[in-house]
Amino acid sequence: MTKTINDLELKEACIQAAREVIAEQGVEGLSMRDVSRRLDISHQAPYRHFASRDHLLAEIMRRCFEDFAHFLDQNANAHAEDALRGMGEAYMGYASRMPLEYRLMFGTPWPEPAAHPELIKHAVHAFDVLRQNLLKKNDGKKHAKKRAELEAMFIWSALHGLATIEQSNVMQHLVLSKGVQAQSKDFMMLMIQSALASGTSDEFINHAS
Amino acid sequence: MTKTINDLELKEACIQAAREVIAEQGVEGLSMRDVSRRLDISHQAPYRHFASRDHLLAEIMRRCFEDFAHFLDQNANAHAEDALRGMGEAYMGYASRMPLEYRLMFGTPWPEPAAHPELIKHAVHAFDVLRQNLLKKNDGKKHAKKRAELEAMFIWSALHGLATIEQSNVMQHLVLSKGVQAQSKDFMMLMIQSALASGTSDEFINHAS
DNA sequence: TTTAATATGTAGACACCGTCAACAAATGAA
DNA sequence: TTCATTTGTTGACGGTGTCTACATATTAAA
Repeated sequence: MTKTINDLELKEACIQAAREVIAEQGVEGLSMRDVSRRLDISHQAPYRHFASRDHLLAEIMRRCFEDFAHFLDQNANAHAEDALRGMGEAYMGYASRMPLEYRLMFGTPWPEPAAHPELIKHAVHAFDVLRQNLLKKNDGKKHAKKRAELEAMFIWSALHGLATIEQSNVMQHLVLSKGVQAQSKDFMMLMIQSALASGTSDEFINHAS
Repeated sequence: MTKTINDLELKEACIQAAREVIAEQGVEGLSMRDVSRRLDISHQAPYRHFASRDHLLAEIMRRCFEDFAHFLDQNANAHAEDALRGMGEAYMGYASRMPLEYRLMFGTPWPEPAAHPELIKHAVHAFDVLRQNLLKKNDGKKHAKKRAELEAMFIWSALHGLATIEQSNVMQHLVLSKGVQAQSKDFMMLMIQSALASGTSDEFINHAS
């Protein structure tokens, strides 16, 4: 029994050490040997628990997506009166408070999807939180499913785009007017809401089908 | 004189070879030694023209931004009747036709900005094409500059977000309704236009100042 | 034109990296 | 107790970026 416990301990320790490395040096700086060194084990020990560096990375990404989806779920339900707004705030909040995790999930070239089905599953779940919310909002309307998905893609694109741009520090170099950087999130949220409230979705759906 | 020409030739050859590597194996696969091997020169020769791998990468990125800004300029002016729509199409078109270049510009961790001012300059210029266009559109209105910048950030976020998502191949795993993937770009463009046409910008600007 | 300096390319070394293979020790089942 | 499986160690191989030392070629000065 102690065996199993130790297994888990070392495996967990590897993951934790790897996350520390990522936090300190970014994903690119993550090396198996560095992980081993931190845990004072041989450079091959982690390979007993992870087939390759990619597998270790995939496991960490999987957990990030798990946390992320859970976080979105909670916050969407918390602001029940305006779930969508709540989710938008939650999304951007997560991205800015956990920049390394966000970058890991969405800014890192994914490992071979086929080899890491669990990663995909959790990533899709994060999107589904948004999709389900919009589906509920469009309940009863014609082509509600397709409509919800188009709207979800739009919202996700805008949120994800701004989140990535903010993290890349490009805005610093843009010499924007005072307040633009701070207000761009709120402004974008309003623009999204006004686009959703307009009849554009109806028109598009009717025209497309 | 032949010396200078040869210099340029080797420097250019390095850049071209590096772009080939990137095209074949992605940015991560770029190695100085690979470049040298392709040109049949010693593994140290490129270092006479680029201080480091990062400097070579920065030069390539700089050129991509240069091309990109030029491309946006042209296409925005081509569709003079609706410059914004033209730019949106151009932006997404570039991203989907030149995925590696796009990923290089916006998906690669930038090298130390201070060490590569030229990179920043050209990156900012790409944003300015959008900013200037919106400034023209808002000519005469109150707080036209700030307004244009907020709108530019919103549009850029949405375009950039969708472009990145499309390139990441995540959508494949989302199991979307038929047509959603193909139509999400057009749908987004309409949503943006409707958001711009609504009075949201005015309200926000008046309220914020 | 000869000479000195500078620019450019080469060769070797170093410290990293991921990971394969061979081995040792520990654990569990028979 | 024996034997197989799991887990960890050690060493090696080929790859990387880049520092140093050296050789050569080109240019400028004398």
